Amino acid sequence: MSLRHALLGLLVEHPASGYDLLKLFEGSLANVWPASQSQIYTELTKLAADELITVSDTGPRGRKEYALTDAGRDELRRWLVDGPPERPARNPALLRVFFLGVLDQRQRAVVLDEMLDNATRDRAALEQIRDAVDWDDSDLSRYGRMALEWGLRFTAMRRDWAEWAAAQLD
Amino acid sequence: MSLRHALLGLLVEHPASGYDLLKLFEGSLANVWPASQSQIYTELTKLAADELITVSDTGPRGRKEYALTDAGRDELRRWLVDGPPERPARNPALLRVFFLGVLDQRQRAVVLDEMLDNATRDRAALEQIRDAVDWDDSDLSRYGRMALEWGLRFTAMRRDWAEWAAAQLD
DNA sequence: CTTAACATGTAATCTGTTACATGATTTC
DNA sequence: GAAATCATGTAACAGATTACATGTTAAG
Repeated sequence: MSLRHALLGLLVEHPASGYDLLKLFEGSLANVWPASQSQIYTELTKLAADELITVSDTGPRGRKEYALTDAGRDELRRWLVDGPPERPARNPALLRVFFLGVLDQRQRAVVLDEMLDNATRDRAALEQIRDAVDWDDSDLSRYGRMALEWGLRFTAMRRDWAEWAAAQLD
Repeated sequence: MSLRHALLGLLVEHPASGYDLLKLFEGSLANVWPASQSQIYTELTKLAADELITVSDTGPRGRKEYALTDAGRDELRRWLVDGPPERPARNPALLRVFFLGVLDQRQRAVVLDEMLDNATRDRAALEQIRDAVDWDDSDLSRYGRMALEWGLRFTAMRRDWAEWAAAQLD
């Protein structure tokens, strides 16, 4: 149930509408916590019902701007400090590696090559974000950059592994 | 819907019961694709209904042994070759990093330190698997070791990042 | 005037988690 | 004979995905 917390976290700096938040999820946050439009609107309604956020303003076209309440900020802090112990994430790509034996040698190489391409493409996308974003000295900027560095290292690791694995095939 | 394919993949080498498969999921596969008992039994029933597997034998205590059908093997191959494009996975740990700004400096350090611990612990668990498993030259052994190497590199990367990030805090 | 962007919401379906529920066999 | 392990199954609920459904305003 971390979508709640992602939304609370984004509302820390300033109020925003569901639409604004959707755009943030389509942007840099897509790499960390993808969420769909329907999910966001549904969760915002629940958060408001739980009084962790409130409608702080309404604009044209039925726009509703939400702001964090004190209870919401507390809940965010609580989650940050004693969030759930991470359990290992599902990894569809690695699952494929496990069963590579049922393919022939040529197809195996194709699968690993795709993984290399994915890693390379993902890395390029992150580098593009790194270069395009106007980083300031706000908290989100500071820690967003830290998260980005994680991504850069992760994609590099995937690339290096895919190269190593392809070499292992021979 | 990769649980299906994980089950199909495990049945490639030899038939197995739901209980056998459950044990495999609790073992090495837990790091790649965690699945619960109820999920496995439910999915096996569906796979049998779809004729991708069949009940090949029955034993004491209602034991049912499943074997892969030709259609099942085909489906596995299909998935391996043109499996779904990986979309970025959710990353609860990184989500926390994003919002580190709402905590005070001491708590931030605690969060990063926990991430370092997690990475170190996960790495130790994988090293233990590497040393304990009796690796042979079967396909599952060969490609399982490849997947394990991925995990070792991943945990090393997480450890290094956590150390770097903690240093950045100052 | 038409298109793109703004803006929100609901419903159906699927996947996964947790808990409940039951019973047989082996081992100590 | 008690406990551990083997062995399967269902139900309730939570979370996520996809599709449907609707309407406004700004810009060209």
